[in-house]
Amino acid sequence: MVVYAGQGDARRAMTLLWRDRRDRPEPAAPGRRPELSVDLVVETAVSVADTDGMEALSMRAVGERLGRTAMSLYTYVASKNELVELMYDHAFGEPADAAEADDSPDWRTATEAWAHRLWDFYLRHPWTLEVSLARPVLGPNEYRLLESLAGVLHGAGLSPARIRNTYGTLHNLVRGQVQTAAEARRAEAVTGVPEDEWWYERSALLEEVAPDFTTRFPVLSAMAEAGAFVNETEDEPYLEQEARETFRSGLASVLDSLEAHLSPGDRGPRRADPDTTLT
Amino acid sequence: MVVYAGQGDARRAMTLLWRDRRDRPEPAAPGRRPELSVDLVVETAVSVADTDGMEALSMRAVGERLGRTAMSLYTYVASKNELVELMYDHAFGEPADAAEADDSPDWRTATEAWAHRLWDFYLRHPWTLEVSLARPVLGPNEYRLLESLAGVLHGAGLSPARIRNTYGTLHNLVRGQVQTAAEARRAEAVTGVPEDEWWYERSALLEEVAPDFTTRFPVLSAMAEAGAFVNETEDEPYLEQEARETFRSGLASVLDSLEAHLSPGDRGPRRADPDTTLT
DNA sequence: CCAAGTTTCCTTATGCGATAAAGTATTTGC
DNA sequence: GCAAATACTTTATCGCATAAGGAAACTTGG
Repeated sequence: MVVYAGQGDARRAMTLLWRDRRDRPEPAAPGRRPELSVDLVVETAVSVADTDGMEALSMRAVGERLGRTAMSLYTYVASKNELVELMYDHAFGEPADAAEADDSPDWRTATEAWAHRLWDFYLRHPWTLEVSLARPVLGPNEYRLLESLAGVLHGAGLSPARIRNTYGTLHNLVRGQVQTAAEARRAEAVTGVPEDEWWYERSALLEEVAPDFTTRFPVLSAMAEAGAFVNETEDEPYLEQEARETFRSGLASVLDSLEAHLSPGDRGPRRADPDTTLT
Repeated sequence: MVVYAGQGDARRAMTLLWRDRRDRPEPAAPGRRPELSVDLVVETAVSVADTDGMEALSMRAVGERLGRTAMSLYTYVASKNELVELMYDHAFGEPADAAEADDSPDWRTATEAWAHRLWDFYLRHPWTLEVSLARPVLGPNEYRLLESLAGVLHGAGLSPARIRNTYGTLHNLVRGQVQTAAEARRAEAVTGVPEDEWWYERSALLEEVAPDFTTRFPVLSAMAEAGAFVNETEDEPYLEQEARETFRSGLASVLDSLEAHLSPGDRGPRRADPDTTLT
C-alpha cells in the first residue's frame, strides 16, 4: 500500500511518537472513561499486521480484535495513516532495545549482529517494509537503532559521511533481500499455493508456451543445465534461501571493504578516516 | 499494493505474455467487432500508472481514458491482476530492447550501462517496483533483460552460480535505491508538499518534541554538526541525490570485486571461474 | 433477408475499504 | 440534578473489483 508518514496533523503524530510513557498521572478528566488506550490499539494493530499482513490491516479488523467498531478507534488515533506511523515506531522498539544491549567485542561482529537483527526483525514484521523511506516516520526507535550503529562505526574510526553511506548500504541490502524472503512466505499464505508447487506449474506452462526457450535464451538455459538455479538444501523455500545467501555474501563484502579501508593492507598502521572527523 | 503474479488462470496469462504479435491474420470472427485490443488496454494502463502511480490505477481510470466503462475491459483481460502482469512485461520491453542493442566494448562498461538503464527504467515506471519478486511475472521481456546481462557476464568468464548471484545483487542494489528516489518524487506529487519543506517542518517539530535530542543521540548530532546530512548540490532533491550516490558507489564496489575475482592481482594471468562452467 | 450464435459493452448490485456526521451513553465538576 | 466533555455506535458517502444479467452489433447458415 505504500504509506507516507506525516500526512495529517504532523504535530499530533510527532507528539504521540515522542511522548514519554512514564508520566501518566491520569488527571481525572471529565467524560466517559476510555476503555482502551493508544498503546493497546497500536499493539493490536501490530499483531493484525504481523499475522495477516498489511493488506489485511483495516480499522474494522483492529476494532474487531478489541470488541469495538472501526470508528471507535478514531478516539485514539486521528487516521489510519497515523496508526501505521505509531505501529512502525512501536515495532522498531524491539531491534532498538537489542542494539543498545549489544556487547559485541569489536565493530565487525557488532555490525554483523546489527544487520542480522534487522533481518530477523523484518521477517517478523514485514509490513514495515511498506512504509515509504521517502517520508520517514522519524520516531525515536528508528533513531535509536541508527544511533547504535553510528556509535559502533564511529568507534571504529569511520568519518560521518562514510557512516551515513554505510548505514544506507547496509539497510538497503537487508531490506531488499528480506523483502523477497518475506513475500515468498506471505505469497504462500495469501494464495494458498506453496512455492515449489507454484514454480513447478509455472515452468511446465513456460515450456508449453515458449517451446523455443532454449534457443531464445541460450545462456540462461546453459546456466539452468549447469544447476545454477538449484539450491543446496531442500527444506527451506528456494527464494528465501537464495535471498539469505545473497544477503550474507553482500554483508561480507561490505564489511570487507570497510575493513580494508580502516587498515589499508601492509602499507601502514591502522589510522582514522581521513574525511571530516567528529569533534 | 504488492501484486502477486499468477493468481488467476495461469495458462491464460502465460499465453498472453508469450503470444507472438506478428501473426494477426484476424480470421473474421463472429460477433461484434472489438473496438479496443489487449495491447491498447495495456498501453493505456501503463500510461495511467506512469503518470498517476500504481495507487491510481483502477479499471475505471483506464476505461475512462479509453472512453469505456471499467467493466468493458474485462473482455480483454481476465482481472486487474492479469492486467498488471501484462503491463509489467510490456514495460520491461524498453530496457530489454536497449540491453540487446548494447555494444559496449567490455563487460564492465556493459554491466555499468545495464545497471544505469535499469535505474532510468524504474524511475520512468516506478509502479513496477510494487510487483512482488516472490511470484515473478515470467514474461519474455524480463528474461531478455536477464539473458543479456548473463551473456555479458558469461563472456567475462563468470560461473553460472556467480552470474546468478551478481544479477541478484545488482538488481537489488538498483531497486532499493531507485525506490527511495522514485518515492521521493511521488510523495511530492501525492501530498503536494515539496521535500525540503517537509524536512524543514519536521525538523522544527522534532526539536520541539524532543528537546533532549542531542543528549539522547550524541553520535548522530555530532554527525549532523559535521555536515554529514548535507548534500553538495541543492538543485536535486536531497533523498534522490543521496540514493543515486549510494547506488553509484555500490555499483562500483560490486564491479570492483568482480574484476578482482576475474584477474586476481599480480598472482597470475586472467583465468576462467573455477566453479562449474558452461558447456 | 432473417434467425441463431457469438462477442462486445453497458447497467446494476454486492461487499469491503476509510472516514465524515450525527446520535447515544457515561463520567466529571458544579 | 445538570452542563460539559468524552467514548462509542449507527448511518451514510464515496471508491474499489468484479459478479450477473441484459442490450447491441456482427458473422454465418439458411
